[in-house]
Amino acid sequence: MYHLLRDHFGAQNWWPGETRLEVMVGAILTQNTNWGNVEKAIHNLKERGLLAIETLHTISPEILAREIRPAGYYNIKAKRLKNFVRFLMEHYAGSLENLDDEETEYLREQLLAVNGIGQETADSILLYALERPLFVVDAYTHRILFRHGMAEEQVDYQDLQGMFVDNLPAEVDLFNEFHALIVRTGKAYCRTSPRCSDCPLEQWEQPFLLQE
DNA sequence: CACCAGGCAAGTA
DNA sequence: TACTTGCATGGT
Repeated sequence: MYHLLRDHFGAQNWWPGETRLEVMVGAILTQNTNWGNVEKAIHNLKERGLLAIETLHTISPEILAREIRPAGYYNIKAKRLKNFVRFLMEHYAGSLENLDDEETEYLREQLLAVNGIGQETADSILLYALERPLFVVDAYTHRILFRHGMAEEQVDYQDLQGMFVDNLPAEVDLFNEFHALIVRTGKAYCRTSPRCSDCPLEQWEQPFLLQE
């Protein structure tokens, strides 16, 4: 699947972020939101000089909400960003170097304990900001695997993630690019119709299929 | 006009 | 556990 998508779409070169903090902030802001809108919000934060852990920790949620307005859900996301940076301040002295010292499994649990960070956001932070070999599952992953007969509709996050991490080498670059390619594929195919005739995955000789 | 976008948590039964 | 709802802007 990876090579078919890679050959069809080319390298996606994610994540579009200049710093680890920017990637982490983007992971929260992009929850159920178009990435273009997130870029506008991050641009505002940079322009105002707010894209720093201590600053985000200090400013009021109202000010923060105003700046991230284009990303949508701005009140709840302002709280989520502040929950996250408070977590960094209280547990890691506001240092991403300290955060990066933790074991991946423990770190994932810690991130999930932050209100506003769910499994996809935690894994996005771990893979794209901290370069841990975890596969990020999203709505496209579910839809594409379901539509191509590889997963039950009611499959949960962990089972979907296991299909990737249990069957592929634990390489950061591979998981990075594969998730990006799945997002790219989901935007183009498997949207309204059950299957798409010109989807690159139609040519894939599937190693297994679920029963009808 | 309707629908979608790189989710998550809180409420209900 | 399983299901529903609120959150909100901006592009197509």
